[in-house]
Amino acid sequence: MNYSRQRELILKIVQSDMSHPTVDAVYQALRKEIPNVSLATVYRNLNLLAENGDIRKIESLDGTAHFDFNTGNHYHFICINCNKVYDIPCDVAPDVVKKAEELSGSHIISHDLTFQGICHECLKLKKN
Amino acid sequence: MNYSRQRELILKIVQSDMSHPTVDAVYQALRKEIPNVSLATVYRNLNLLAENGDIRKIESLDGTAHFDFNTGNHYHFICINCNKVYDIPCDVAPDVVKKAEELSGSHIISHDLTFQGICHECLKLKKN
DNA sequence: ACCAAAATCAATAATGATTACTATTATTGT
DNA sequence: ACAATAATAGTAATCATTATTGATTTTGGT
Repeated sequence: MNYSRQRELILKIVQSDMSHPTVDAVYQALRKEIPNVSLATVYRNLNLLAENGDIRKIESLDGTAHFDFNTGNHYHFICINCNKVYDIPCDVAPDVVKKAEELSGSHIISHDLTFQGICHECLKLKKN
Repeated sequence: MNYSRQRELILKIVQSDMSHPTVDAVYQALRKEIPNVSLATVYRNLNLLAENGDIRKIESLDGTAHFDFNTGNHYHFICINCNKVYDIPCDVAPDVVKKAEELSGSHIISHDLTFQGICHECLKLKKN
């Protein structure tokens, strides 16, 4: 992995962006370095990097994918007002996989916990 | 709400289907009663019924929406082998909203917890 | 019962995100 | 350096969903 200039840059862009960027945000950032890069390249490499475990893919409710350099176990909060994505630590739901496996009899490979609501920034603005 | 034949049938179809049907599955079922029904009608009414709280919309990872007649608080497990959707009771993650609100300072309106893995049916088949 | 206003419909076009395809270019092992 | 392999740019195609439009149905008031 990671032997093309495009792929290396895409990984670096995601890893230096705390804002859980969308495909298009990565594309716009990459175009500053490689102006004629193809959008298909961005899609292909983001998905490859996610499959490879270098980054994580987040599916949000509006039907667009976001990408997260933090591959550790944690959850997300998406503000329905400003669309920003925040991290939520995994200890809000301790032992959730073990409990779900016991109840369902299944083998759980992954899970996603996503909250929607109004973030504290937007709450402040609404009070004014 | 619910004064058109189409809308009533759509609600009935979802309410009598335990399998968390997709838009297309509802469309196919509805066509048996109203052969010339429009797909747009199914989309519009499923979304209206979900907004109204009569049914619940589930966004799955493959980019298609599923609909659930059970509007009570519960979670979902999706088998990556057979794509079936199973229910998981909400007590796998007690107080998760309260904890997440405290940690994030936000106002949480909704949350989704979805597990992916191999269901117990497919596990049985693989052992043979 | 009648009629105007509002809601809903069918049919289809448009949209937006994503994936597939193809010919070309870059990278790798020998 | 050279052949084999992989990745790319550019573009077309796909798929789920939403918007549009003009016709039809339902509703609420008289």
